[in-house]
Amino acid sequence: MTASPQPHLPEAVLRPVRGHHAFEACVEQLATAIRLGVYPLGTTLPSERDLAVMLSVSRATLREAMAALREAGLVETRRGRGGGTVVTLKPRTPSARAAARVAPERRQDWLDALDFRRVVEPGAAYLAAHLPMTDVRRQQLERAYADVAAAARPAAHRQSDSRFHLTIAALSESSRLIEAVTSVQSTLHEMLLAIPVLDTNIAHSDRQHAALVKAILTGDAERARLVMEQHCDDTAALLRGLVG
Amino acid sequence: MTASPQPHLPEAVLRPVRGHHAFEACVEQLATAIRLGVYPLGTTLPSERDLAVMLSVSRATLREAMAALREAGLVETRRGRGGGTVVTLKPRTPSARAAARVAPERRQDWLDALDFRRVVEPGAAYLAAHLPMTDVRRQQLERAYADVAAAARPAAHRQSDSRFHLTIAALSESSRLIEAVTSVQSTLHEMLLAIPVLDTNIAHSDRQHAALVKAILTGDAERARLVMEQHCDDTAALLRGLVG
DNA sequence: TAAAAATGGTATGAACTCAGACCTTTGAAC
DNA sequence: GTTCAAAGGTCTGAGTTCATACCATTTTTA
Repeated sequence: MTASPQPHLPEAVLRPVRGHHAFEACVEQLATAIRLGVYPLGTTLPSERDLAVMLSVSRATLREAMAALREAGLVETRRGRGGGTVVTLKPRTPSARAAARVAPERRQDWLDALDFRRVVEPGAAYLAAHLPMTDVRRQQLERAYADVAAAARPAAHRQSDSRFHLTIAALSESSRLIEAVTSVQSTLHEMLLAIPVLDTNIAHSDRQHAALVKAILTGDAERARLVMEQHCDDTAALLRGLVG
Repeated sequence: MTASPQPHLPEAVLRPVRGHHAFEACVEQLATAIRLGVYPLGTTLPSERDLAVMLSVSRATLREAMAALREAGLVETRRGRGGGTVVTLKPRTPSARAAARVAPERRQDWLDALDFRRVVEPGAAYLAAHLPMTDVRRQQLERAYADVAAAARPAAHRQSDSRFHLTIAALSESSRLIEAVTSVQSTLHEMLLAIPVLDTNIAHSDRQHAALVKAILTGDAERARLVMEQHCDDTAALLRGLVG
C-alpha cells in the first residue's frame, strides 16, 4: 500500500509546462503587444535580431512568427537599412458581436481573468504608489493618462486604456506583476472588444483614472489600491453581464 | 521617420516565451511539487502516461525528467502493475547556509517574489473566503491547518506550511491565482530553507494561520485578506533582513 | 494457474527549434 | 557616388520534442 497525497493539490498545482510551440507563443505575445497598443499603428518593431533576444528564441523561429503576423495583416515589412517591420493594424472599434457563442471553457477563463485582475491590478497600483516618485516615472504616468483622457474615438480609447494600465504595472517595478497584468489585459481586451462602448462608461472610467493618478502621484498607496479595486469591480460588473 | 512607441512599455511587456527546454521545465515543476510537499515522502506520483498528459508533454520528454529526479535522489521507480514512482526525498531542515552568496539577479528575483506574494496570497485568501463554504472545502482547509499546526519537526512544518498556503490558493478556485501562488511558494521555499527556524516565529505564524482559517470559514473576506497581508509582511520582514 | 491489465522501458521517424554563417537590399555617411 | 552599416532573407546540421507503437515486468483477476 503506497501513500496518497492530499487529493486536491496535485491537479491544482501541476499544469502544462508550456501551452504550445515556440513560434505560436511568439505570435501570441507580439500580436497581444500590438493589439494592446504597446506598439501602436505606424510604429516600428525592434529588429528581428533584437526581438529574438528579447523573446529568448532563435531568429528562425521568430521569423516564422513575423511571417504569421504579416499574413494576418498586423504588420508590414521593408528590407534594407532603415527598414524593419511596421505596425499596420488599426485599433478595432469595440462592438457587440460574437459575445454570445464563446466556448464554455473560454468563458471560464474570462471569469477567472476578472477575478485575477481584481487582485493584481490593485496590487500594482499599491506598489506603484509606494515607490518614490521620480521625474521619469511621473512623466510616464502623466503621458499615459493624458493619452487615455484625450482619446477621441472608442478604438483609440481602448488601446490607450490598455497602455495606461500597463504603465501602472510597469511603475510597480515588479516583473511578476507586470507579466500578470499583461496577461490579464490581453484577455480583458478580447472581452471589451465584444461589448458596445457607452459614453457614460468612458466618462466614469476617466474619472477613476484621474483619481488613480492623483493617488499614485501623492504616494497614497491605500487609496490607489481602493480606487483600482473599484475600477476593476465596475468593469467586471459590465462584463459579467455580458458573459453570463 | 517611423514612429516610436512609448519607450518604457515594450521592455516591460515582452519577455522570454519560455525559459528553457521542456524536460527541464518538467523537472522543475515536479521537483517543486515534491519539495513543497504536494507529494510528500512515501506517496506515489501519477503514472508516466498521466503525468505526461497533465504537463502537456510527450512521454519521452517526461521520462527524461523522471530520470533526472531519480538521479537526484528525489524518487524511486518500480516496474509492473502496482509499481510506479515513489517520493523518497525527506523534507529538509531549514538552516542558515549559503544565504550569503546568492547572485544579485537571484536576489532581485527573491525580493520581487516577496512583493508579488503580498499581492496574490492575500487576494487568494479574500477569494477563498468569498466563495460559499462547502463540506469538502472546509475539510480540505481544516486538514491542511491541522497538518501545519501539528507538525513536530521544522522540516515537516516547512512542507505543511507550503501545503497550507497552496490549499488556500486552491480554495480560491482561480487557476491563475493558484499558478501565481505556486510560483511564489516555490521561491519562498528556497529562501526559507536558508534561514534558521525560531520557535517564536513558528508560534506566531501558527496564530496567524488560525486567524486565517477562522476568517475564511466564517466568510469574512476582508479580514482574511488583512490577516494574510500581515502574515506576508511578517515573513517578508524576516527574509528581507536575510537577503537585504 | 492462466489471462488480463497496469505499469515502466525501448525504439523510430517526423516535425520543430536552435545557433551560426552567409546573402541581399537599402538608406545613411562620407 | 562609393562605401558602409543595418536591416531582412536564406541555408544547414545538430539537438529536442513529439506521437506512436511495441516490449518487459509485475500484480490482480478470472
